[in-house]
Formats: sequence, structure tokens, C-alpha cells
Amino acid sequence: MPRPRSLTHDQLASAALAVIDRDGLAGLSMRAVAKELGMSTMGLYRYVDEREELERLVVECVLGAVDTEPPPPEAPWGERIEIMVRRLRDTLSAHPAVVPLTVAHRHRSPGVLRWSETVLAILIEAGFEGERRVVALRSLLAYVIGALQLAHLGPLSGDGTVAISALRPTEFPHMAETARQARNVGADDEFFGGLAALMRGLNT
Amino acid sequence: MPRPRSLTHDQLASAALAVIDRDGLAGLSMRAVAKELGMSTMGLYRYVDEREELERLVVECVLGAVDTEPPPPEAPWGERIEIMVRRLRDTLSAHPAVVPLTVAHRHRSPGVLRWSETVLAILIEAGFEGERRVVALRSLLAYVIGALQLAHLGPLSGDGTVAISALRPTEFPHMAETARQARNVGADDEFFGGLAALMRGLNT
DNA sequence: CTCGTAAGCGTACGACATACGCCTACGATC
DNA sequence: GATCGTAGGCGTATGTCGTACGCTTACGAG
Repeated sequence: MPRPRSLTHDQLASAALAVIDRDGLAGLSMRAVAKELGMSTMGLYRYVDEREELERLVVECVLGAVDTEPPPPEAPWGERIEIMVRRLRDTLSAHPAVVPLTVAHRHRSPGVLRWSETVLAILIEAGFEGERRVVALRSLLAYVIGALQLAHLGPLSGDGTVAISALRPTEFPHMAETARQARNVGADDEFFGGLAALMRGLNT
Repeated sequence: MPRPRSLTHDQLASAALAVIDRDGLAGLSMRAVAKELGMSTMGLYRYVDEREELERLVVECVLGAVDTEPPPPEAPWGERIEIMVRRLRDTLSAHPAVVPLTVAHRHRSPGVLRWSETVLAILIEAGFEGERRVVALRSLLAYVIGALQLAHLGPLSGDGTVAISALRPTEFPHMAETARQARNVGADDEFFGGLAALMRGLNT
């Protein structure tokens, strides 16, 4: 075997992640990642066939870090699900710009699969069967993905909310008032408030 | 006033939407839209300053079509919210590829603002105040956005689910079985099942 | 020591957004 | 009806992107 590879997939993904964290998802380019690695642009193509594969590596690198060990079984199942959701959210929150990539590549990520497997085990133990189980898993995923994107692109405490609370109150009175109140709602309160509601509803 | 504009914003947005519907979001380019309109690439720049503005027009065109009239007030508030969510989902489902644009530009879209205004009015009438109202609106939006993206990029009846149900059952037994069951769950069952759960939870 | 394979690089091409400058058609004014 | 300023529309040019292709170079097995 001639000439061993000098870069691991993890190093590739970390470099890409560094670019994304610094310049946003739009800043991700083969050139930028190559420069980050101190190599020529085309050198990168010895490791990945195309940009999409690099994106998959990034997703795996991020999602692979999720703790998928089953939470302590003595806790009620609702709490255990919340623990799992919290882990996923914490992991993705560290790199919010990759969430769109996650959505696109989630089917091939062992990370999400392992996470889903653990969540399903809890749901099954809690008595979820058939369609009800499918709906529970999908709605949890949908909520996490949607909430993270909303939070990243327009956090409650950010410009958007300020702009809305300044709207002509005659046209959008409820929006203006709600936006004013929203400034006092932290990102965690918002996320876990909605999650708690979803969990209550799934339970009944 | 010299030389009236020969194209309306709506015509611009419709052309862009046609491109997106045909070639996906990745196919959206100034060149493609200009060609769709039968004009030169640079001619487009007489109407929009930059690509982002064209995207905003598309979002407005789509979201502006949402019916934001308050639903019949004799219905229970939960049903009225569901009607509003259904309208939003139906509108976005017609052009699923624009959902990511929607997320990015939602703050400036009168369509979402009007929709939110109507939803807030229902929530207020139902007794939602302060943080609880904020959380309700945001979690509904998060769920819709997340669910639509999941459905578009990997519908339950699609390849992804088939691929998952073919995974080595020793490693992902629950996933494999759940995916098999998921093939019998329609997109509407999935969406409204999760929505119903969220609504139940918000109510308590 | 030799040699085949893979590593890594440079160049090149076509698509993209878009700045700039040109000619042109129109409508308000005289 | 002639004039003129504004906006419409186009062509060209620049810099970025992904990536195909071919070259040189370093390594390890024989």
C-alpha cells in the first residue's frame, strides 16, 4: 500500500466546521476548507468526491457527538425523552448553521439513527405502538428542527422581535404586544415550554 | 413619469416560483429567472437590487396567498387554530422547496405577520397570556416549519424510510420495525397527528 | 533499488452574482 | 408635435464557486 492518507475524516469535518462557525454556512466552500487545512483546493478531492460528501462528513461529525446512551431507566419515560431531546438540541445548538445540512443529510447519519433508536426504545417501553409511535418520533424531530431554525434565524431576543414590536400597532396590535412580552422569554423557556406541551399532548 | 414598468412584482415572483417548482431551490438563479421572463440577465436588476430581494418576493408571493381571515368564531378555539395551521400548511405544501426561504425571510413577510396576528387573536380569546401565549405561537410555527421540511426531504412513504427499514435489524431493531409501520402512515395523518398532540399539550 | 499507486497541486472551464456603462423608449413639458 | 430627462433593458467584465483533467512527487511492497 503506497502513501497512507495524511488526513482523517474527522480532521476534514473539523476544518469544515471551523469554516462554518467562522463564516456561516454560506462561507463553506471547497476553497475555504482547503485553505483551512493548509492544502490546495484540489487536494481535498482526494478525500471527498464532491462537496455534498464533505457536507455529510460535517453532519456526521456534529451528530456523531450526540450522547445516545439510554438515560437512567428509573426516571419516568417523559423525562427520559426530554433528556434525549435536550442532548440533541445542545449538540446542534453548538453549531446552529449546520441544522439545514442536518435536515438534508439526516437519512445517512448514524448519529440520528442511533438517537432515534434510543428514543424509540423509550417510546416502546412507554406503550407507544403503531401509528402513535411513528407520529411521536416524527413530531419530536420536526419540533426540534423547526425550533432550532427559528431560534437561529430570529431569536426571540433579537432584531426581528424588536422590529415587530415597532410595527404599526393599528395593523398588528396583537403581534406588537406579544413581541414586547417575548423579549422577556429566554430561548430555553421557549424551547422547553413548547417541548413540554408537545410531550403532554403525545401522552394523552 | 417616463417609461412605466412592464413587469409587476407578482410576475417576477411567479417566474421565480416556476423555476423553483421545476428545478428546485438550487435551480433558482438570476439567469434562470431572466430566461423564464424572456429578458436578459441584467434586465432583472432593474426590478430587484439583489438576489435576496427576489427571494423575498417569492416568499411574499407564496405567503401572501394564505387566507388570514378569522375562522368562524362559533368553532372551539382549538379547531380554529387547526384551521389556521392547515391553511398555512396547504399554502406551503404547494411549493415545499420555498420553505427554507420562508424561514429566512419570515420577519419581513406581511403574509406571516397577518397569519400570526389572526392566530394570536384566537389565542388571546382562549385565555393565553404572557409567556404562555408566546410559547404557543412559536411552537406552532416551529412545528409547521420542521414538519414541512421533514416531509419534503424525506416523506414517510419515501426512499429514506424504505432504506431505514432495510437497515441491519441487529443494530437498529426499533428503527427497522417502526419504519416498516411508517409506510402505512399518510402524510396528513402524520402532520395532523403531531399537531393534535401539540394542541392538546398547549391547552393544559 | 525499482515501480506502481495514491497524494497533492495547477490550470482550466462553465455557472454564478453583480458592478458598470451604453443605447433606447417613453411621457411630461413646452 | 418637438424636446429632454428618466428609467428600461442589454452586453461586457470581474471575481467566486464547484470540479474535470493531467502533472509531479512521495511512499511502501517486492
